[in-house]
Amino acid sequence: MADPLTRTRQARRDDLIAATIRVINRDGLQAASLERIAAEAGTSKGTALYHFTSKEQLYSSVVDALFDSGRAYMTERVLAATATPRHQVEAYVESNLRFILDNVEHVVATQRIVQQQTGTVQIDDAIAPLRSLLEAGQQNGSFGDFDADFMAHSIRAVIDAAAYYLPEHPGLDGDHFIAEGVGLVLRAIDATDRPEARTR
Amino acid sequence: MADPLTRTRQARRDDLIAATIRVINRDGLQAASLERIAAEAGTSKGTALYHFTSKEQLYSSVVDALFDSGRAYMTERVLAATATPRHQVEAYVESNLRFILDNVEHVVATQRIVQQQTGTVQIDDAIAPLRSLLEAGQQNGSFGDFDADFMAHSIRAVIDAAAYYLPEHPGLDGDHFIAEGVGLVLRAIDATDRPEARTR
Amino acid sequence: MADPLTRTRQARRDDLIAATIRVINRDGLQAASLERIAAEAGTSKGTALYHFTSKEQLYSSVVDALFDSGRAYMTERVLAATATPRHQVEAYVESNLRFILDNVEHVVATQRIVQQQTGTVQIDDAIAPLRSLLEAGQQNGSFGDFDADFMAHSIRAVIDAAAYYLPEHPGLDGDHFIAEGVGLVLRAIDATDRPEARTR
Amino acid sequence: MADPLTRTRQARRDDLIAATIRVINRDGLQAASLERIAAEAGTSKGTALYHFTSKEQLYSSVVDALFDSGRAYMTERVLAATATPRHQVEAYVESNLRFILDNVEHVVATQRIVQQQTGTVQIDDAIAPLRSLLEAGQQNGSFGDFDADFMAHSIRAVIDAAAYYLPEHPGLDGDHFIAEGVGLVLRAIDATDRPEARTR
DNA sequence: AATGAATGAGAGTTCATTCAT
DNA sequence: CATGAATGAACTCTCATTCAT
Repeated sequence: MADPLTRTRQARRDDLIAATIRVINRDGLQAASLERIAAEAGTSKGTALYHFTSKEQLYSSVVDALFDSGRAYMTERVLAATATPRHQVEAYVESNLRFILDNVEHVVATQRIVQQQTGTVQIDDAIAPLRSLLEAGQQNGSFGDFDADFMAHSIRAVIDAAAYYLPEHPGLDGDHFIAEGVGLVLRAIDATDRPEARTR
Repeated sequence: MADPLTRTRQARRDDLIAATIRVINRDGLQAASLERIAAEAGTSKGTALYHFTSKEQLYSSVVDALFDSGRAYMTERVLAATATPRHQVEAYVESNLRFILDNVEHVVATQRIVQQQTGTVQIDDAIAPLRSLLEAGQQNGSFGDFDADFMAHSIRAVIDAAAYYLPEHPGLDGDHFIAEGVGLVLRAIDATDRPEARTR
Repeated sequence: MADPLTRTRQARRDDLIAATIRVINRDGLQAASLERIAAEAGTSKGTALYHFTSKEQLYSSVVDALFDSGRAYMTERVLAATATPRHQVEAYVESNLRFILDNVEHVVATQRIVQQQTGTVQIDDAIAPLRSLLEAGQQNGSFGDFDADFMAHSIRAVIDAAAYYLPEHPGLDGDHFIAEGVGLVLRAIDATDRPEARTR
Repeated sequence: MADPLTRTRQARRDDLIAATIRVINRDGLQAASLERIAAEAGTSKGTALYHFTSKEQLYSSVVDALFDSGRAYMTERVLAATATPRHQVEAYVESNLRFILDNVEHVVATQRIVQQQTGTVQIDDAIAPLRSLLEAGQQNGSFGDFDADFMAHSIRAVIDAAAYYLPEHPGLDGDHFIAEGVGLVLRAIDATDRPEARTR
């Protein structure tokens, strides 16, 4: 009653979302026609549009599904971190990279979809909280004197690039990968001339 | 004979390349049909294909034109730098960012084109030289103990993201922008000789 | 047994017919998809086809429902008229216009449906009785010397056009509207016994 | 130079317009898909859209072509008539019916197209001039005391219905047909009790 | 050297209809 | 009785490409 989506309906939607992710990763965004996606999901174009109204809505669902689970995953971990900006940034980067590690294909598909859209609108939503953390650390004295907005964009660039990095390095150790990303970011933001800022 | 391209021919090609860049930046890659590009160049679809054989070749020309001038610009400056890895990386990042600053639209158009293509083939060409510099610096002892391949990808991600950053920040001071990018990279790679830097 | 249609069944059919009329009037014939009609009736496409087998049959029901009640309404009034052709034509036009006045939406929907169908088959059914009345009046000497078939079509055209006229003139007085229509027709058919009437 | 349309282009456009008219008359509006129209014109869907941008524009061209020539034809004849409202209305109806007689298929196709469109917008354009003539004749005293707006709509209904009447009566004599239509209208509008109004 | 014209493959979308439940 | 789900045929439209001139 509280759930407007039938079990079957939700299942088909999930099938189609998964198929979309698979096709985009395997064949590229350009080759991801509704017909191909539907075939990958073992159904027809008509059925796909019965469940999603439009291709755009299917893509939105792919994106939203990722953002919803990603936000939940990261928020939990960032809030669990000791409430210093440095620990929070560390938790932010680490949880984001681990989430990517666990959802590479979904992340890559989402990035391809979002890139295609002209407006980089929602990216700003991703920038703001990170920039806040950085500014807090600067007022705190634990971070260096960088341009927080530029830094936030750069950190996001490093994290997002990691999704493309993974499929090209199949045997890569996940923890190593995460440690490298976290280390890079922390070195880039840490106050360099105040060693006491670093010891907790 | 040494010049297979008539002057007119080359001029038309340049017109079309410039038009392509303009259309992609203004209307997005998806809207960049041959017809629209040709209209922007003040000519017709037929003529565009007379000069370029295929749309793919037109796009390749856009990409190649950027890579050729970019490579020339950067190589000169990296070679002019003092022959320490650190100075060279600094010159690499600085010259790349300055080149982007001077050619934003061309860079953005190129990135959109390359992103669309499934194979991230030529990216590896851009990674190799940078990774070499980083490895040299590590053997040198002037850089920290990071994964050079991952770092090379991350530095490229930061630089490439800068091209998207610029159009969104119109009043931005170019030298500030470059200094921020260079600073970020140098902090990320420098030997810290302070092992306690990582809290984890 | 004498009543093959359950009361519920008949009620649902009426609901759907009413919904069809509403949708066609509000959104136009082209927008009248089964889905929209079903939604308007508060049910589903599947149910609509359960009650009507095909969309064509639903449309036929809309048309038939109108023709049945219209025929009943008019026949009664024509038969009640004094049995002169002139009084009968007058009763025909008047009752038809009054019926339209009382059932504008249903009439408009029906016309849209019938127009769409290639064959103007049933229109002839509507022409024949009117033509008979006209011919009777001509033999009678009370009508002029016009082409009865053409006149019958023209009178029907005037009456049918009235249905479209009404929605565009919301405040219109019904009796005035009917009087105008009746007057027009009577003047057109009456024996003029003034041969100079035509200047040509 | 003054003509933006090539001879070939105009020829193809005319072919397609003619094909559209033929298909609508033969198979009905619903069956008039772009593919069928193109096939009828001996070309392909792609070519049809190369010349017309959209199906809607093709239809508009069909409609406009008729209105342009019809307006020219009728205006000439109405202006040539003696400048009494009665002669002008007579010329209006006669020229319109003769135009229909000479262009039945084009007229029918146009009516089907216009009917399909929800808004009966341009119909009002057709009503206004006729209503003006009628009002002039009423002030003049040569016409009876009818509702001029309603009468204008009714006359148009009679004329428009004539287009559908013709194909159903193949052997019909044109002049008889026109005389019937003109006679009907004149009887409907003439002042009945002032015989002097009729003699010039 | 240039281009108007033509084309066909493929895209997303709509919709009446079938069917299992 | 009712309907959610599925489907396939048909539709309009876009676009890179070919070709005659």
